[in-house]
Amino acid sequence: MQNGTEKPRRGRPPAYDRAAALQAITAQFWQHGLSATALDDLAVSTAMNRPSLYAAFGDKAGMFEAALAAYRDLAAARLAAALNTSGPVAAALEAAFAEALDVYGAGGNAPRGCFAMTSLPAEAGNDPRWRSALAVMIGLTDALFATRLRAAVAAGELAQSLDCDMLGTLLSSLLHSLALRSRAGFGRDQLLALARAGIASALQQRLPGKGGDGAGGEHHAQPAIPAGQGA
Amino acid sequence: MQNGTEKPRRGRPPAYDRAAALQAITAQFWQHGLSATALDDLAVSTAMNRPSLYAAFGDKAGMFEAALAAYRDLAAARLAAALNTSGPVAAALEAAFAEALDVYGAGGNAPRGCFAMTSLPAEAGNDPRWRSALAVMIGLTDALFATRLRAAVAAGELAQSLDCDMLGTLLSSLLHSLALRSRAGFGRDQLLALARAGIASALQQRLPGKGGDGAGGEHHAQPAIPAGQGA
DNA sequence: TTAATTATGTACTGTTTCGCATAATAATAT
DNA sequence: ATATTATTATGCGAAACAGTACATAATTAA
Repeated sequence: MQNGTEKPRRGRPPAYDRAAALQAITAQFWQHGLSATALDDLAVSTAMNRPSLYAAFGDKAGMFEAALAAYRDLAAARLAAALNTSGPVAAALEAAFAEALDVYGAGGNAPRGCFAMTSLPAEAGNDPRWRSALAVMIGLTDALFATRLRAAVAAGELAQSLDCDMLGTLLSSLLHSLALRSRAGFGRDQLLALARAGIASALQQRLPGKGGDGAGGEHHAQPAIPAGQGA
Repeated sequence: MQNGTEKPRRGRPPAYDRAAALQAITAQFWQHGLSATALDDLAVSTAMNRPSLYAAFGDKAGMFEAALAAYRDLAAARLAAALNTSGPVAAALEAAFAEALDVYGAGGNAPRGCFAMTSLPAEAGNDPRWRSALAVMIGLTDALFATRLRAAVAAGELAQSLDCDMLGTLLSSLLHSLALRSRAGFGRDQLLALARAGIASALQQRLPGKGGDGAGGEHHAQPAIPAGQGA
């Protein structure tokens, strides 16, 4: 089960699957953050014992870093894939946001948000390493959006005068807030609507208005705070 | 020195100033987060001993909550004040973002970001109380921006068909990303340029683009990852 | 002065934390 | 078989942790 292509190594074979272990580790850090996750949590959730964990990933920070790197690569790949679907830019952008919201909203009663944006900011003050990781993560999404916009400009879909870097950063910024809002418990529908509004705004399209209903003084776009039981 | 208007209470007077202590507590939680802040850190930074801390704020969670409440109220007041400066909406919005960036960027070599957006997301998975606090914080800024936009619509500055709630949420979202970017070490100039672009986009104005409009000042929008020593 | 009340200073308790040492186990190589 | 190599199991140990007793100090009330 572990890896069919490898020829058997010398000693006792590992009982764990590294990818699966990393997923379990990621889930723990995602939920509790780096500082609030105990090694016992990791040992239990991976069904590994401590020495195996240390042999596989180094120390606690190493486990976190491995989890973060895997998440970063996967998230970037999924985002890029969604952005590169054929069709108009606006649709591609919407697909990208929808894809992200799928990730952020998983976990049901305990919404996850974005692993990086959830866990890194708090730790950025404890270790410059994590601050740097946060910066890299942000720059990554900025670049992905900008690249897609440049493609749209090249395809003649958008005006050539467009500042793709700035607009990409703007869209990426929206993604950050969607991550935080997911973590806070905001509903997917509401967030997708926000994403659409952001896309429209960035592409200088007219906002779709108030959902077709009476245009008068009434407003149902309440700033609606999600479920959370009050203080 | 403590409070001139109070008539002296019964026992030994406190040696600490509650507001000053709360500021020191806030600084600690802001830098390290809730879980990574030890009670010793709080005792040292406030120059209080543990029993006094517990008498004043309850337990560690109580200290965090008190710090958060004070920050929330102060931040909301400052944001509202900046938004309500006389003048065109765009200027008021820019003033609000600039004000926020002042707060986020303080701390020099160890940029702070937004206390709430930095500390709450990680803890939101540990206690529904903090998740709810995060939602409240987000809803608060959403509402502040929306209110200002509605005032602009009422003043005839903006089209009546505008969805102020949605646009307010959009601008608030930009603020969230600015907070994260500050925490990651992005420079103030870059972030202010991003804020201007977001305002222009939200208000359906043409982005200053790569050459022309003298109104906003020119800038090159590099996606530029900040200083951080690479991984 | 004497009692009552409130805050402070020190030290403690029991738990939790991380990382590692030691020994047992399971595979390959000779 | 026997040795070698790598992983797993158990548990240790020193440090850090949150929260609290207990005695001391400073102030008001009587």
